[in-house]
Amino acid sequence: MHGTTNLKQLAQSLGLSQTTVSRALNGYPEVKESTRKRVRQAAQQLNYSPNARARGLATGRAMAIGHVIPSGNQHATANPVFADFLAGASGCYSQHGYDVVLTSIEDEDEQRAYRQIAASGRFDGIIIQLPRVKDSRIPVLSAIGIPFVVHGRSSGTDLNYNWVDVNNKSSFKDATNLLLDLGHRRIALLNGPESLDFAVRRQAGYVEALTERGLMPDPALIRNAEMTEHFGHREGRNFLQGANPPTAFVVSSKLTGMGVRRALDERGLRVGRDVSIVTHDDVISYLTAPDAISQFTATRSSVREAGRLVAEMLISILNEPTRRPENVLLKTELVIGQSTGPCRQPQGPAAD
Amino acid sequence: MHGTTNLKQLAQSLGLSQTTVSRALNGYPEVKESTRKRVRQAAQQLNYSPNARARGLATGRAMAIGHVIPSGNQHATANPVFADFLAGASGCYSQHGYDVVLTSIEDEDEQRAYRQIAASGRFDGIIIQLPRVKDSRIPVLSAIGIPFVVHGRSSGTDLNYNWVDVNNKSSFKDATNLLLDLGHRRIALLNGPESLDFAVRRQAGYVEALTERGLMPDPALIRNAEMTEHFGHREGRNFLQGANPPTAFVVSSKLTGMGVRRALDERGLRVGRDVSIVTHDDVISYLTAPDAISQFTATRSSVREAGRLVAEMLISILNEPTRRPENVLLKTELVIGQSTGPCRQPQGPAAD
DNA sequence: CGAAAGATTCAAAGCGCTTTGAAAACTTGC
DNA sequence: GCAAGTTTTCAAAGCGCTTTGAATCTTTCG
Repeated sequence: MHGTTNLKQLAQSLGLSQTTVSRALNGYPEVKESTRKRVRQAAQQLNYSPNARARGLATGRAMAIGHVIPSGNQHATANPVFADFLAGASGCYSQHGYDVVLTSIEDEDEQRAYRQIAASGRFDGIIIQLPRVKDSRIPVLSAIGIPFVVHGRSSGTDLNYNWVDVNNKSSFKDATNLLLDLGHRRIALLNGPESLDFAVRRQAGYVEALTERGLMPDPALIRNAEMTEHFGHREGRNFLQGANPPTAFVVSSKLTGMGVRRALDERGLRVGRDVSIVTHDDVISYLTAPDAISQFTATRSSVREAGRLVAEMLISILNEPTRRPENVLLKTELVIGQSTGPCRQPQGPAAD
Repeated sequence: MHGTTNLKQLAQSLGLSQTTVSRALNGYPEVKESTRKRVRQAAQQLNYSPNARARGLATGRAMAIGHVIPSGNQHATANPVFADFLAGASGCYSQHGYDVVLTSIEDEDEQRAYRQIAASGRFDGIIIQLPRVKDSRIPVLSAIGIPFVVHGRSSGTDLNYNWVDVNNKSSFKDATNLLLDLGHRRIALLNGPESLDFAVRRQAGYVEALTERGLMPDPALIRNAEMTEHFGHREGRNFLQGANPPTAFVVSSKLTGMGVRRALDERGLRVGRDVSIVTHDDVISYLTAPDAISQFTATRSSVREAGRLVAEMLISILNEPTRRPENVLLKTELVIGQSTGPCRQPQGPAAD
């Protein structure tokens, strides 16, 4: 039924032992060149290709990387940022012959679930995304001893682990400072879910910029939620309808920024003139155009690139398990686009 | 080093045979209930969990589904539509204990690559996305005999295969008719890459609506490209800057529709009043709000739901390999939103 | 030419699990 | 009390590959 040839059959048909055939195909030196050629040819002819499971069992390597999604966070898969990250990572994986496995785990007994994953031997290493503050996964995985790399960092752990992150705090400080320099004083922050570490760092940067100028951050100007377009639209509208609306927004994702823009459009306000927006731009391929002048003023850092780096880091760990944990901090670039301009509103009494 | 307990050790520690322990854990009836309990407890205690590779080798099932991405189409991974589709599918997979494996293949020798995948035994079945017209993968996979389900259809094949698709043609016909009913005559079509089957069908629907009213479709009004925001913005601008611009757009993706909207905003045109837009809406979770009135008039169909259906179909095939190929045609819903309105431009001389 | 060295090849064990066919341990029924 | 039947357990084979340690075949050289 299955036209699948296995090693035994291939060896038999060649009149050689499995050992020799296996070695011939895997490039071992102790096999005569002429034999190797003959074996290769026969393999081609008989459409032989090795069974990955059996090989994995024998070698102890799965040639697969796990991207583990906590089941409570299933929707994260749908995040376009996730998609771009994955695109970056999988390019690197496939170059090295690794597959990417998406698997979701029940978060009831996280520790147990991760142990299970490790024992199952399905993955050689795993990637952790969207770390929370004091993320429990980091100590758990460290204890288990399975190689892992975190996209982002987790504050409040003094463990030394592998991560690739962006300078969230300083880039949001820069963004806020830019707006302050333009004369804005009431600046709203539309941020990701507050349990996530990056959101905490971003808020810290925003707060620091304000306080350094002697301004009290107003909690009423801060919103946290999943960074959808809807979130930007809804909160943008809420803010603009309210009394004493902000004159500028710092926004954690481009999609959310687009929502804010839509809310402005609906009220006939012009972005960059009436209200300013600075957004974080992950350079999502379906979202960020290669335009000369960018639509949004933004702190820019390619999440696809981050994916590539994470993947590379993991693979080099797999190849050299004794190396010490490595950290990469990517710097965002502050790109001036069309969404920022000087504050035109009269300054509130609280300012300066 | 690895705290990994295996079956042998577990059996030994219990003073039982591997057979019994294996059966106890896998719920076979021929094991005494008291024994089963004892085994379960010990397994828990020793943190035993079976090695997936070994089990796969023994059972012949990988408990994994492959989503194969042709390397020439790597960027498809980054498509938010892909992400949502995957989110829908993986929910179903994880319920049934399957993993999702993303793997990319060189498209030089497609046939060979797919045979290899089949032989490798890494997947129990695979999912095909973004089929082209007369897509070669369909006959190849049919010949190999590995279970697969296509998201979409491929025109020009009379093979009978499993697919889940949306009624692209009729829904784009409806969309176009809606605009025609509103008095629009110059209607642009911003469509996906023309090699893709769904784009062909959508164009067919658009053309059919026009010709049924005696209108000649104008090739100059049709554009094909990757459905990014940028594409919508660029072409929207180009059209509006040109002579005799269209008064309405039919657009293949919401993101592209948002690009068109931006182009209109820049020219001070109001969507729905000055220019109408009907878009296809895949109900991407990060993009489509649960608003009462939708931003765009759209042909709506949840791609996440499609993902779920594809996954379910594949799994039921795996459980019952002899069943005949199944087809599911999802119907889009035409949702009237804020982006359409009567044509206000003077009718061109060619009209009516 | 024959021993030593080097180049090739091989048989068999092992990776950790499932599953077959047989054995052991209990129950019945007469 | 024992044959027949039922329940429970087991030893061993096998999934398809890699890898170890030994065997065979060639070559080299005194």
